[in-house]
Amino acid sequence: MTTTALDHLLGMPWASAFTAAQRERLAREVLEREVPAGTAVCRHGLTVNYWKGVIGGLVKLSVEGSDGRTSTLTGLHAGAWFGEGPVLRAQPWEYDGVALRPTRLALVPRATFLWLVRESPGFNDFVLGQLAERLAQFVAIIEAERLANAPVRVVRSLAWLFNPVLYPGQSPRLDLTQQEIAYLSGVTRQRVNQSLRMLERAGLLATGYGSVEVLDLPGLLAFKG
DNA sequence: CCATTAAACACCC
DNA sequence: GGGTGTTTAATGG
Repeated sequence: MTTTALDHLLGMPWASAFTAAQRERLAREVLEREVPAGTAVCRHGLTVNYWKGVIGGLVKLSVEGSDGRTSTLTGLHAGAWFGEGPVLRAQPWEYDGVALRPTRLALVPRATFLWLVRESPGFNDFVLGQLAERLAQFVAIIEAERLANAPVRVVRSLAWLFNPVLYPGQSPRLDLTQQEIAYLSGVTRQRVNQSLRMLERAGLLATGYGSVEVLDLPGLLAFKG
């Protein structure tokens, strides 16, 4: 018994206020997609047809420079939604998304998303909050990138996965390998390892086998190396 | 020089 | 087999 894309969407806190008519239209139009590890889920320059939610798995969003080097924007795990930016702006995708693991996605057609934004005040609030949070996130990422300090980069990419606004109800423990953290933070695995050990000594998080547990989120966000 | 990284390694779940 | 922790030699500022 697996969760369907519709169940996943309707299980979101912001979906509780949807009307019967809204639920009915979503039931007709929401799609589900499975993507193997290593596959693209969205590509720079392509038309945006769906607003997308991660049901399970892990997605990395990144941008690629002309020389082929990439800069990671953020990671998305279960409960994340993305694409509202390009959908609202009626623009192509402005970044690339790759599944780091086998991943299941919920797809909401562009027109349906825009309709919900107009029709549902609760959904509108959620989208505004999500946009504001991502703005803050990217400001912090730019800052971290300029600081160019590996432990800080690891901390930032980790801390955002536990952001309570983007991921309401997220448990403090997350199943993430150090290799995946390396991909997400743009830092090599050795440095991820060193950084995690340093942070563990500082009492900010605990590491487990293929998992990390955040003990002090404000402390992590304040971490300056 | 020093720091960082890729590659290879041996352990452990 | 994959995740983890360490060592090594190569690389680049």
